[in-house]
Amino acid sequence: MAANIHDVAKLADVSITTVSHVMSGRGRVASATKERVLTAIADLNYQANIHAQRLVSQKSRTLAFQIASFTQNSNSTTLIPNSNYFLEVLNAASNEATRREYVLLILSADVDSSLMDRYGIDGVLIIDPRGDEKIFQTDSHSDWLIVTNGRTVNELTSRIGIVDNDHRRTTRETLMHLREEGYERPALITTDLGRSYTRDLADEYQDWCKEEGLAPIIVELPEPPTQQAAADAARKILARRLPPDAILASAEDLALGVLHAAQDQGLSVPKDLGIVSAVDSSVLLVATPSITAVYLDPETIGIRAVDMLISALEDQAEFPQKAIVPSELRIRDSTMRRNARGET
Amino acid sequence: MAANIHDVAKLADVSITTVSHVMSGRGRVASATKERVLTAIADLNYQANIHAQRLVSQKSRTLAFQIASFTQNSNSTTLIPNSNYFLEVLNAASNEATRREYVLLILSADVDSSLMDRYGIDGVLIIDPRGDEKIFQTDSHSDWLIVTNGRTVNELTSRIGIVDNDHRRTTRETLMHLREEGYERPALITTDLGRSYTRDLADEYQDWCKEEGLAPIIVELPEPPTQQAAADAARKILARRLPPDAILASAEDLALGVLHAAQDQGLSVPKDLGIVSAVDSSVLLVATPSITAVYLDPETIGIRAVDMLISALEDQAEFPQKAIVPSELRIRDSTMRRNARGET
DNA sequence: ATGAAAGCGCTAACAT
DNA sequence: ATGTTAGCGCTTTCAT
Repeated sequence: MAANIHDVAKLADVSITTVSHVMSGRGRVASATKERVLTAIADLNYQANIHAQRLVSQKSRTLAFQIASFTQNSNSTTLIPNSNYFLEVLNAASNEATRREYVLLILSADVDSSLMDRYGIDGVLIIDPRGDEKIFQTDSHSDWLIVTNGRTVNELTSRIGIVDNDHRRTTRETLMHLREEGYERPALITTDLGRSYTRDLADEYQDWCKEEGLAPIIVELPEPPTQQAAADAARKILARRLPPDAILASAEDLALGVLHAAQDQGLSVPKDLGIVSAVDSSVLLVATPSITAVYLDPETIGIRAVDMLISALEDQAEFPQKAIVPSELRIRDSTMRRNARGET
Repeated sequence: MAANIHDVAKLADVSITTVSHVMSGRGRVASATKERVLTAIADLNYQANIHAQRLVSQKSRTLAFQIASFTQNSNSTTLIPNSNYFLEVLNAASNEATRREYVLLILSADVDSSLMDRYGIDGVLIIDPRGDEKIFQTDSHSDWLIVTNGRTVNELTSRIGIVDNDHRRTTRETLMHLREEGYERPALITTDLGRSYTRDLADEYQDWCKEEGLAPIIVELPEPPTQQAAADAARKILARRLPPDAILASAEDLALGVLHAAQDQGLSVPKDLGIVSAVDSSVLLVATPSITAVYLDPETIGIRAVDMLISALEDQAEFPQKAIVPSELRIRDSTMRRNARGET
C-alpha cells in the first residue's frame, strides 16, 4: 500500500502538520527538519492522496472539455469529430492544463449536468457552441465557470469567458481576396448556421453581397460535414444558369468535397472555380491543388481558453471576459487565378 | 452551496447512515422512511460528494487513455494524432466508460508515472504501444491494471490485458488478394517498426516474401506518418530497375502519399500500381481512386478494451487476458486491377 | 429498521 | 518552529 502522511511523519519523527507544510511550502520549517522530512518522503515514495486533498479543498483542478455536439440525439455520441481543428485545440488545451497542473476530462457535450456535477468539475471549455446549450442558461443550478470559442445566449454573466477569432473580419478578407483574383460570384457552403462561427461567416457574407450588389448563394448542410454532401451541393449550384465562380466552405471536408465535384465536372481549379476553406487543416495542403484556407490558430485558442478559465478559477481574473485570437488567410493554389500554374 | 448528507438527514429526520443506505441500496430501510429520504434528496437536489466517496472507497472510477507517443521527446506532446483510427477508438472507449459510470482521462503517454499517480487512476488504456513503455515494466512501482491493443514486453503479468486484431492474418489476406489481382512485387511502407502492429505487418510480409521467393522491399519512415514522407519514399522505390507493382502502407496518410506520388509520375492506380492501407479511414473512401484498406473495427477495440479493464478492476475477470477483434479487408478501386473501371 | 461512531488522508486554524 | 485538533463528506461496522 502507498504510504500516507502519518507514515512520513512517523519516519521523520515530526507531526503531520510539518509534513504538510514541507509539501506545500507554507508555514515555516527549520531546514534541518525539512531535510529529514524530505528524506522520509523520498524513502517512502510518498505522494499526497489526491482525493483527500480535493475533499478538503473542495476543488478538483479538473476541467471538462466539450465539443458542442453535432448529433443532438443519439446514443453513441461523437466526442471528437474528425477534424484537425478540434484535435489541435484539444492537444493545446491539454498541454496547457497539464502545465498548470490541471486535468482535462473529455466529456460528451450532451451528458446532463447532474452527471457533470458528479465528476467534480471546476470549469468547462465548450468548443464551437451553438450558444443555446443548456449549460449556458443562467438558471442552470450548477455554476461552473465556462469558456467558449463562440457567442452564447447570455454573455453577460460572470460565469462566461470567450476566446474567439474575428470570423467576420477574416471572412471579409477572404471575399476581398477572391474579388482581387477576379472571382465575381462567390457562394457559401456551410453546415448548421446555428453555430457561432458559421453564423459569423454567413452574416459577413450576406453583408458583403449586399454591398457588392450580389445575389447571395448559401447552402446549409446538415451536420456533420461530409465530403459527399458538399460534393452534391456543389454540383447542384454549379449547374445553375449563372453558377458561382468561387465557393467558400465552412469546413475542410466541405472544401474537399467541392474540389472533387469540380474535378468530376471537368472544371479547373482555380481557373474555373476558386475554393476556400474557412478552417485550415493539414489535408488542404496536400490536396491538388492546395486549398486556400483561414488559419484560426487552434493552438492559441486552446491555450488561451485554458488560461482564461484557470485564471478565473484562481481569482486572478474576472468574468465576463473576451479575447480575440488573430486569424490569417492562407492563400494557396485553389484561388491563385491570376498567375495559376502553367498559365505563365 | 450544495447540500450534503447531513442536510438530507436533517430534512428527512433520519441519520446519515439511513441516507447513505437509501442512496446505495444497501442495508434495509422501511419503505416509508425511504420515501421521506428520497423526497428530501429531490428537494435539496442532493448529490453525494464524489471526493468524499473516492476518499473512502480508495477508487476513482477513472481510466487513463493514452496513445503511445509518436514523438518521444518534445515539450508540446501530441495527445491524439490526426487519425481516424485513434478518434474512433477514443470515442467508443469514452462512450463505454460513461455507460459504466467511469471517466476517461486523456493523458499524454509521456507523463511520468508519479504524475499519473497523482491523478488517482484505477486503470490505463494504451493504444498502439511499442511494448517497451516504462509503464509495462513489472517493477514499475505503481501497479494499475493496463489494457493495450498490442504486444508488450511482459504479457505474463497479472496486470495486463490485450485487445488486438490479428494483424498477421489480415496482412496475409491482403497479400493473397494482391496476388490474385495479378500484382507480383508488393512493397511495404511503414512507420516505426517498433510498434506492435507495424511489427506484425512486417513479420508477416517477410514470411510471405520468403515463401513466394520474393525480395522484400520495406521502407521504414520516421513518425509521425506524413503524406509527404510517403510520397518521397514511394518515388524512390518506384524508380528502381525492378519497381514494386503494389504498395502496402501502414497508415492512411502513407497510402495517400503513395497515391499522390504515383499520380505525379503518371502511373495509373490500380493498373500500374496497387495501393493498400493497413488501417482504414474515411478519407480512403473519397480518394480517387478509393483505396483498399483493412478495417480494424476501432469501435469494438475501444469498447472491449474498456470492458476488459473495468471487469478486471471490479474483480469479475482475471488478468492476463487476451481478446482478438476480427478485422476485414475492404477491397476498393485501388487494387481492383482485373476489372478496373474503364477497362471493360 | 435505524443510529452512533470510527475512519478514509489531508489542510489549516490555533495553540504552544 | 512545531504540534494538536477540528473538520472536509462520506461509508461501514457495530450496537440497539
